[in-house]
Amino acid sequence: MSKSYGQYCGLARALEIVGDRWNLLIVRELLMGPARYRELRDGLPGVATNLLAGRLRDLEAAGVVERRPALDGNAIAYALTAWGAELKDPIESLVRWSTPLMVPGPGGDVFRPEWLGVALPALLSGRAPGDTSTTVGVTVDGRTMQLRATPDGVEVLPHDGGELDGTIGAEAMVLFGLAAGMLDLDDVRSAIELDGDEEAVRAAFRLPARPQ
Amino acid sequence: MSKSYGQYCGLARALEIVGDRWNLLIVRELLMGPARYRELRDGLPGVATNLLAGRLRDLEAAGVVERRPALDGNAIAYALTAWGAELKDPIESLVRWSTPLMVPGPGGDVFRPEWLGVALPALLSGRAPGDTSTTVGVTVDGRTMQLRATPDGVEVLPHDGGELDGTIGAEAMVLFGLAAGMLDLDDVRSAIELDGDEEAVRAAFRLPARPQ
DNA sequence: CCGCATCCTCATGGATACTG
DNA sequence: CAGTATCCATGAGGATGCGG
Repeated sequence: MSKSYGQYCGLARALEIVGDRWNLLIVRELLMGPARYRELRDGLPGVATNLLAGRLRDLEAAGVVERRPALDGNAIAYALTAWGAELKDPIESLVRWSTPLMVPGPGGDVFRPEWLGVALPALLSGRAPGDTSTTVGVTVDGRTMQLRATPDGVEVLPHDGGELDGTIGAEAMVLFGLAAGMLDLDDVRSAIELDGDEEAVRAAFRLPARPQ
Repeated sequence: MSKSYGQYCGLARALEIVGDRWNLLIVRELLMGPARYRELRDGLPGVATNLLAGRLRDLEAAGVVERRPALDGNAIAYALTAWGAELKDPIESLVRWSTPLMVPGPGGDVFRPEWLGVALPALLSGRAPGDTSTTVGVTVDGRTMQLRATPDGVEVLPHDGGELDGTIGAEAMVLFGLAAGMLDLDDVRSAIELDGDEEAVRAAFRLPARPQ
């Protein structure tokens, strides 16, 4: 683990556990269910194997992750402890905060549809109370994933198996923002029409222009 | 800024902006109001001056922080943009998650009463809806800070000025947990009686024992 | 003083090879 | 498959300097 901040502050102590690089992304993967080492590697493109092993050890020592026998045979599966699963809240909160960063689209970044299982509930659970239930379909490479948000919660219907590497457009993310009640239709219409023009998107989301 | 994760995922993109060391702590400081460079240094014990300057530049370029003329003369003040201020949610969420880490007490860590202005609203806003308003007094080194939580929000009455460096005990944090409805009295009573015994605290918070 | 920039040392991250 | 070992690049931490 990296050096302590030396502050008696909840945020600082939380960051000493989950603030290191990759740590929250590991938790994101485990929020979708227990996983083997290899599955984690695949869900975390770019992570060095020694780093992943080290982080899993840190998180286990901190009480966030536990290793237990996998279903099949004597292999090992990693899973969140009860306390670790409570990181769902901070993670969803960060996802909600990040929507302006998603508008420009994926660019060269990889996209995994499973991540929608974390992102979409986060966006739709931010809706104002009293809204009726909503169903949203997300199409990726011709396949559709369905998601239903009711006052009781959000249900994600997993895609129909198989490997699925695709891209999702900025318009889709704007749509999610609208569905979540985070954006106003009038504010955002010009951004959609201009299809990714950074100025318009920035204005719609009331983001200041980036200098340089 | 550190290397991109290269993932089209809200969490990953958020962490590319606020995931670097010190960044969320800088935002924490600015959540209490605009601040000068020197004030930030003082509120972030241990930060290297070149790092702080670099992080402020990163956060400004990302649209989280803006620099503007200070009230007096031609000095510079740092403040959160509207978007940056929305990090209050993720931060409060992390503070709520961190309560088990606060129970063992400050140890050798520094404590600044101003941080309570972020931590206490976070803990008390986690209360179940329908609770009536609550008033909590926090005594630090003989001085008392008052805080009132109503259904409309949480109001913090600042301490009466002057430099104030003190410590706050584990019992106080447990009390906050009770007031926030996050802990059950019966579960936690033994932890208080044993006054910091790690086993009991761990049991009360249902934390797994840390190996090694 | 305040607001940084430079320089240096050492810890951490990243990529690849290797092993039980 | 599930990691460990190794090596290099990068970033953090600390002291100091410098212009306004």
